Amino acid sequence: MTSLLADIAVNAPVRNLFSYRVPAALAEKLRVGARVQAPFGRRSIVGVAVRLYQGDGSELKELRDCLDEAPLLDDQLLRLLRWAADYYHHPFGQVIKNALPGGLMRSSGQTGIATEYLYRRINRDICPAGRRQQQILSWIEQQGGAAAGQIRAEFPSPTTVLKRLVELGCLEQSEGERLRDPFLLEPVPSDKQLTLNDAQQQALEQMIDALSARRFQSFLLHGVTGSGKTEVYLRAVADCLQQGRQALILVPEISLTPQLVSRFRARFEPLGEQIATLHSGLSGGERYDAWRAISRGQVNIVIGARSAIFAPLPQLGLIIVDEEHDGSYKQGEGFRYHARDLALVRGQQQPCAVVLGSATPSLASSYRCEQGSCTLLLLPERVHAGALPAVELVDLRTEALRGVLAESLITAITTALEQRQQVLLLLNRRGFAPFLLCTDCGTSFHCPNCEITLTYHQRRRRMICHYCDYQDQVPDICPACRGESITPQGAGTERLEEDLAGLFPAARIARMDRDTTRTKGSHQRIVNGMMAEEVDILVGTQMIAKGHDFPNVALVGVLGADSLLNLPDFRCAERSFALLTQVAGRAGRSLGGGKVFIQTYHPEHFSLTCAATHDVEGFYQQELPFRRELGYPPCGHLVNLIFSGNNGDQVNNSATQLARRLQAVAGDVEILGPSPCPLTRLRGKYRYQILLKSPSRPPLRRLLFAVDNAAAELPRQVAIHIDIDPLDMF
DNA sequence: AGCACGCCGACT
DNA sequence: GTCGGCGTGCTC
Repeated sequence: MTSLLADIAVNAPVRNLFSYRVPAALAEKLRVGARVQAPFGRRSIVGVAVRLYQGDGSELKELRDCLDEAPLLDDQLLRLLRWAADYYHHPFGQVIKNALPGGLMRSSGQTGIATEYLYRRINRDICPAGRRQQQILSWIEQQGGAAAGQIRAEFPSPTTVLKRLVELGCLEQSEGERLRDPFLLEPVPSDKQLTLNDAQQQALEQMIDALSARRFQSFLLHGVTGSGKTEVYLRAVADCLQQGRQALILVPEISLTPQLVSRFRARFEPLGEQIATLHSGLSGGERYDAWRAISRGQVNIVIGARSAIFAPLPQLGLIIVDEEHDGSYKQGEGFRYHARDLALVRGQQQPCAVVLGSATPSLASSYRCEQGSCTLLLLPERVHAGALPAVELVDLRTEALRGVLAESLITAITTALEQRQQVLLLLNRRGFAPFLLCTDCGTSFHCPNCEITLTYHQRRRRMICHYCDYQDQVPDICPACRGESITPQGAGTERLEEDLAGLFPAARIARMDRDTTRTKGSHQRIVNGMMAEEVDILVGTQMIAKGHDFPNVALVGVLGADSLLNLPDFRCAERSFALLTQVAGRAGRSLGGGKVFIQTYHPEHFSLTCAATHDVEGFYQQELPFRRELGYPPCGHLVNLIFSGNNGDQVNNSATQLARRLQAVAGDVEILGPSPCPLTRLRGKYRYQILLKSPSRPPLRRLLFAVDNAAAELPRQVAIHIDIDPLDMF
């Protein structure tokens, strides 16, 4: 006896598919790519149908329901997800869950309408005692009521305080649909059509060639900052749309690159094109709306962050990955995929053109060009002919520091301010000071969950862990020696801001880091302040190096460049070089002749000297032999196995045992470790890692199945995470 | 992941 | 004697 059967990728961390009988009532409706509700053990879970076929299903259970009239995932997308599940060795159902807008794989089966609590001030005569309660309450009152999400954006973890305020009777709590506030209500910016220079024109022609042939081809668009990459993107997208096909643009983080979104809106909205954005700032409902609009074919341009690589565009013709070197394209937890790498795969499968753009291409992409699998397109000049800035490496071994600033940098800032030019200072460490120390007895303060010191935040009068967000009051007297000499050590952006205020009392100083850009629109406010020249000095973390273009910045200073070089990671030179080159490119964009000062104890290090001379090619030539010699990417391939658990010895023993088992079947694969992770203890868990290294991928892949087998015999309290092509080893 | 089953310590 | 700890196994 034969009946209709379905293979289901279920939302559970299991590697295999599960087969079910399709009841007659669903046979008409059910399609591959649709979600289903299925009995699973004693419970009922959501899954996606990935195969329908005839067979004998007498021993199988029946599907309970089909949740979608039209499939959520088309065949093309399922194929990509299948490939990704395979490559990243991650359960198919979990991969699908990552691709779909949030909530769609939850067992409750509800679709995208998300609700949250809304709060409103009532009973004005009741006044709470706590300072934090008062703060939050008066803020809510000022806003005329607020949603939980908005409050959370303003104050860290306010849930308990809110609960207390409701209990006291001065806040009213209600539940409502989460506010949808798409940026599409904002006015369309005006477009400026720019003429292309020769290099831009040539790059565009090669892209158009691939577009019209409708073949897969990947390009690395390597253009210095200000060389007009965006205009090339715009033209290529226009060509793609003209063919009746669609374009997908990936950016590291949308909230940091509103200028790119504006340019696209300015160019294409007047032509009647709808643009959708996909990013983490979207509420569940907004994301669901966008997703459905895209899959119905109503949207021809999608701009989004990492997960937008899974946007369900049915007629995809072009994928652009802007700032392709950016590490945020790699997801660091759970399903650890790399969106740029998947873009290349999706392009190949489609087939369609893929453009990777950067001023500082990743070694991986440069290497692909060298190997001939990617076409290099060079934009060597700045569009407005502004010369690249002169970079000076300030040797801290010979030059004195005043606070955190070298004398020569202070002089340069003074000059810039006198000439009414703006200054940008990069210090890649937020807070006031990286740790507090009792200078009487040497006690310092550590996070109870992580192996790291607590960062002192003066503004908030707290010590905070930058990894798990643990917070504590700063003690007045040392808990060990009862002394009163607890002093901040080292400097973060907060302290730099304060020092500058002392050195340049007349200057208007702003700070941009995670602490000052917590709330919606605050990042944009700081950017606007810079644009309007209401700010003389902008202090910030690497955030200031990304995306925006400040035309009146004449001087850039980099402090603490060495901390980037000293990370325990083979890619730290590449990352330093990219960051320094990016931030250096911020100087003198319209004026020409900007200056950059980089303070360092290693002025001879090639990632600094190459950044100083804007020598991307030179950096590549020096870094590659080192990677080749050690078999590191892009010359070899890595897999990181991360073991974690509450009991350090148990984690260590498990890792050791597994390493021994792997050793027996390693073949060509080098097995390094186990060793403690650079952050041995993180969020209360002890962590060890085993690094697998191999000149080719197939033996690595084979070894993963041995990992599965061996892992089944480890204690359950030890979790194993597999990171394919790890970007950083934290 | 859940949710069962199963086997050992402290309670009415 | 049982209530409940969490270690182990399975889900079509």
